[in-house]
Amino acid sequence: MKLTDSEWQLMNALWKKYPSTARELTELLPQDVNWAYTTIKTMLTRLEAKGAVSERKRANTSVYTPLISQQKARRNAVGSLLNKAFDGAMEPMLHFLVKDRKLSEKDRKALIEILQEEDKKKEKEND
Amino acid sequence: MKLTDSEWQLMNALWKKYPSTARELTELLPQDVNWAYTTIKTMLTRLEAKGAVSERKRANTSVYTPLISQQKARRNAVGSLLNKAFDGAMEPMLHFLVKDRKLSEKDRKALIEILQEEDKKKEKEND
DNA sequence: TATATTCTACTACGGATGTAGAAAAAACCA
DNA sequence: TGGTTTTTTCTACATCCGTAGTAGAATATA
Repeated sequence: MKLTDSEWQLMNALWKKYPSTARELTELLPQDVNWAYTTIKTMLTRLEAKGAVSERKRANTSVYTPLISQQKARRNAVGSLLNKAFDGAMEPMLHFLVKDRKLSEKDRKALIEILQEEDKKKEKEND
Repeated sequence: MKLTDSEWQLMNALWKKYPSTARELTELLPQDVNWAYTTIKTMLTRLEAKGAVSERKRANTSVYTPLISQQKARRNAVGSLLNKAFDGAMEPMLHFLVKDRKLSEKDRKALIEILQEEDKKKEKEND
């Protein structure tokens, strides 16, 4: 399951609130996305074919529900980036993220906290 | 500058050693990639059109050189993932990477070290 | 020089993507 | 119940992508 950039936008909208109709999705999409209603319908049909969403009729209007979780989609996307751009290895990517000006001071602090949290959890597990 | 998955593979090969001819690239590509010579040529032509590589003739044979660094390509790819899958924010992505079973024990350790290194560097800067 | 090999240039082609109009069907309202 | 709005379905179409065949030019080899 590989989502294109546009599909991500639509899925992001759908994950915010579902089930949703195509009409509702026009609202949920970011301001700067001005797709025609039919464009959204087309994309939803294609997403359905891919198995990324399900379509159900509610009194003749289709409502759509994600079939893959954001969680899972993210996992795929990260995995794919990892493979193509970092030879599949996590460590070089982390290195890159930290080193390459991508991490602000704030992000670094946050990251450290996340790691510490993890540590605590691990400790507990080992009790 | 957005590279497709296949283009990444080819660029990865080219970054390993350049300038390279199309013929040489067939060697530099991973074992499991068995593209026809003409396929590689086509892709190189398209990459050239995109401005990702430059083409130069050396006695009737084209040699190719990356015009974008791996560094920069990675930056783009990470940025693009960030935008589509994490709403552009670094912190949620880091959170995800650490939490979602993506980090092995070893990776976590490595990450902590990287962060500490950074800390030291920062300290020095503030001296 | 005749033949084989290599390389470039051009062309192709099916499937995916981004985008949406037109027509038909259904629902809603006065 | 007929007109208006909404939805669905169908169709379109340009561009990109993955993949590669073919013809002709250049080079190497016999």
